Amino acid sequence: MTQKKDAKNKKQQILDAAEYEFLTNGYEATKTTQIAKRAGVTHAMLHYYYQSKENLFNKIFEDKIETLKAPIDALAQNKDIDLRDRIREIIELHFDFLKTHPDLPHFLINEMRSNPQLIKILREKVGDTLRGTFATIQTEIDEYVAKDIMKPISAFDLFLDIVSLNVFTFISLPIFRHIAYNEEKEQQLIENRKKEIIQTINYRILK
Amino acid sequence: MTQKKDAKNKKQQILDAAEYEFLTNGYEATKTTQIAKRAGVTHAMLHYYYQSKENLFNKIFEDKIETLKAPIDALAQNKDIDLRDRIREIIELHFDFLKTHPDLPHFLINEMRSNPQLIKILREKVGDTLRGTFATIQTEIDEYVAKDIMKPISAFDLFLDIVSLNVFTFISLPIFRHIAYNEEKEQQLIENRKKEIIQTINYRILK
DNA sequence: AGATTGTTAGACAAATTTGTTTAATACTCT
DNA sequence: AGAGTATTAAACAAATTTGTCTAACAATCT
Repeated sequence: MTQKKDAKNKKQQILDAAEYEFLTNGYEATKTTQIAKRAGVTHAMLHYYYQSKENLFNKIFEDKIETLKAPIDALAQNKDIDLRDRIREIIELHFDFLKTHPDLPHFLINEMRSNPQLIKILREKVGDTLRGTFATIQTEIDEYVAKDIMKPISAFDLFLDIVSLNVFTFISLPIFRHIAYNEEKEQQLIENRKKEIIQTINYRILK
Repeated sequence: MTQKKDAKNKKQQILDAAEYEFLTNGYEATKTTQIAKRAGVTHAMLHYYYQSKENLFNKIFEDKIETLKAPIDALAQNKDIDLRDRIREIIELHFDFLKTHPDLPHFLINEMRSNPQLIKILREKVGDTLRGTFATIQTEIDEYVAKDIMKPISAFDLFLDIVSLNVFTFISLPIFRHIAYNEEKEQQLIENRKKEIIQTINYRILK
């Protein structure tokens, strides 16, 4: 039952290779032969462990949904910090999360677009948490607005503003990458965007 | 040489079908047989007119780049209106453009990601215009900033803020669509986003 | 040592996909 | 009427892709 030999067992290697291929190329453009090649195993092994391409993809997709849950759960936990500081923290957390997972948004959006069934899966996994968080934050916002220290905004709009600005930074990066001439400059460009996004949201909500 | 029969000649029908299929499913997931089926012609006709799938795709891609040039050129023409009003106009123009072409951003981003050669083509077609426009607008911004009627911002950041917010509205629409229960509510949701985006940018730049 | 599991290499089948070709027919123009 | 173009239907080839299967060997466990 247990794996033998080297720590990095073949089953995991296949999963890692599949993750790379699916996230880089999407479902359709990914070939199982290429996954096997990247994993350094024979093509037969892939089917031995994961039966089908679709099954292997679903494993990756579900794993990526789990990955996405982390920042959403972080959003949900109501820390005892001034809302305005917390929003700034959330932006930074989400932005840094994307820095670690730059291909994730495009992967999810792309696959959900070509297979709407996957949208349902996402909603089942994070829908409730998200709705609850929106409700909580909306209450907080309204309190701050009543105290005249915040501009009115719906939690949904605020969420979408932040996600739009953060996600699009990384979705559009392949297109704007050439503006930065080396890795260091690119990191600088990314950090500049982060500051700009925080500033934009702050101007949007602070009075 | 000329086409005969009905106005909607087969050659054009194939192009239309290809546009639909490529924009909806992307290059890899699109099958030439499906294009032929949608166009209502035999599979042989597709190759008769367009030789190969790749050739047909390139036609569509270049056509979509041309489509994208419209709002970029609109951005370039320096109308004699107060910058602050012009920015608002640009946001609305771009947003409404996306309403008419909701699949365009995802299509371009997706295909450029899987084929970086296409990024070069985009840059060749719109790079110069965009750089020039950025320079012009930056000068204007700086004047307004000097007069203390605008907050400082780089033209590039402003551009990216607007594009991020506008584009992500439509990229994420398939995921958030269920929030609206019918077509009317969906249009309402979209119009609300438009207002929110204008507001956000205004707070970001106006003093 | 024997049983079980992991692994390879390779052959193979079935389906799909792209692209070509041919023969026949219809339409359009001069 | 005849030439040329548009179009269909269908057969076909070649390549790719997914998936199965088998025979052999290696590693591990009991």
